[in-house]
Amino acid sequence: MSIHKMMNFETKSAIKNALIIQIEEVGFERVTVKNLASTANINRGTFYLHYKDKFEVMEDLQQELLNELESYVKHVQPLEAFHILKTGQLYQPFVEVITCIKEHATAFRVILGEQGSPAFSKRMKEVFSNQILDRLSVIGEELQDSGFQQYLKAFLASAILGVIQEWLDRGNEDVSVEELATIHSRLVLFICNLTSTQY
Amino acid sequence: MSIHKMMNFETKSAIKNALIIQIEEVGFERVTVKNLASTANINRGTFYLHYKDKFEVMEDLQQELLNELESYVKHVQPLEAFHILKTGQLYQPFVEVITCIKEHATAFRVILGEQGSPAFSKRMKEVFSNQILDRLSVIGEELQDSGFQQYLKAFLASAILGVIQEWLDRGNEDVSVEELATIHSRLVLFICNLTSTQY
DNA sequence: ATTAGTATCAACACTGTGTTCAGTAAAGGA
DNA sequence: TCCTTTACTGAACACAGTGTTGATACTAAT
Repeated sequence: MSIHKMMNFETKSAIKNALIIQIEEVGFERVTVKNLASTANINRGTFYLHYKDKFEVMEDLQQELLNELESYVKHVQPLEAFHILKTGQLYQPFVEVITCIKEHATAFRVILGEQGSPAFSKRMKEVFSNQILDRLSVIGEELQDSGFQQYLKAFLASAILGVIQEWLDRGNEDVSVEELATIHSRLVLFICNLTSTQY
Repeated sequence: MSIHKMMNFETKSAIKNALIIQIEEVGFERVTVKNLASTANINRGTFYLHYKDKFEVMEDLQQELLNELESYVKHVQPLEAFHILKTGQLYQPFVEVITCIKEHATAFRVILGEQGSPAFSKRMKEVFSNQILDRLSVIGEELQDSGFQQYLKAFLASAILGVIQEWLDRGNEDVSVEELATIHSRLVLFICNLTSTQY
């Protein structure tokens, strides 16, 4: 019926796309290989030529999203960001991170959502923590004990992700990428101010 | 072999306990009714006398934990807390919330964890948001637009939960209940100060 | 002694899994 | 053009777990 013989790459993409659709419909828990195959318009046997099970598809999809996210988060220079934010301007690398998330909004929303994967939010927090907060914490290093710093990092990484999740859940339309960046800036600025002056 | 004929209540408890054990071992995804029954030392048929499927057990367990959590969170009076924290003292209702979580540490850690349920963290955040933040936001009401407030709530609820998760993941032994309450206080005080004075 | 409540055990059809194997259709190099 | 490779199909298989049913048994309260 359809134009068969896709390339290896296209089929894998179709399966990952089918996973997003199926999670949204029935939740990851209830997704079956059978459903995945029929949603992707491939034979069930073909599925097993590419993936071991639905968990491997999820892992592949998450890794794809995290890699792209990380490539943008990397460009955030905490100290530079801090100075630009203080002047009330938008810090561009931050806007690009949010743009990246908006481009894959459905995937992020679904996987982070109630029907998604409990591991993904932890992995996203790790990206923020490793790429931003580890470099930012230098500011208050002499002033704070390392125990407190661990919790400060957990606090901030969760907070940043929480705001993104709220935005995704609200359909990411009421607030533009620039507005969300502004909201983040206002919130983060609160903390940056304090970690460098108080305690 | 064992002393059979438990009460309805005891069997349900045994099943819920088996769920926690099984999630930790294989992850909620891979938990089966068969495993649950054998872990709880009951017949598989008996399981169906109490629950429809593993999802219903999870729902029951989550509701149980959330109800208890909420009963403690209710006693937190944000304004009162704010004044006590400013003096450097511990706010007792807050300590009791953390004690409640410590008492069910395994359950909270496992369900919030990577192998747990993606919906639970959202529900916990809602408890914090509804019971604490909704009453706290009155402070800055005239000063902030409601859009920003929504995101501030998401920011804080996620941050609070993030710190608790970090604590649970670290085995909740390195830091005592009182120390965690202090850490929370220091972090929350940052924000409270700002929401009531700045902007 | 009867009854209600709780649990056991075995059997059932059913759905989804993971694998295998024979077959097909297109792309492209010799 | 022939031939090999690559990518997929379709049918079959044994196997795991599901959800239900019907017969049975123990225990406690009335």
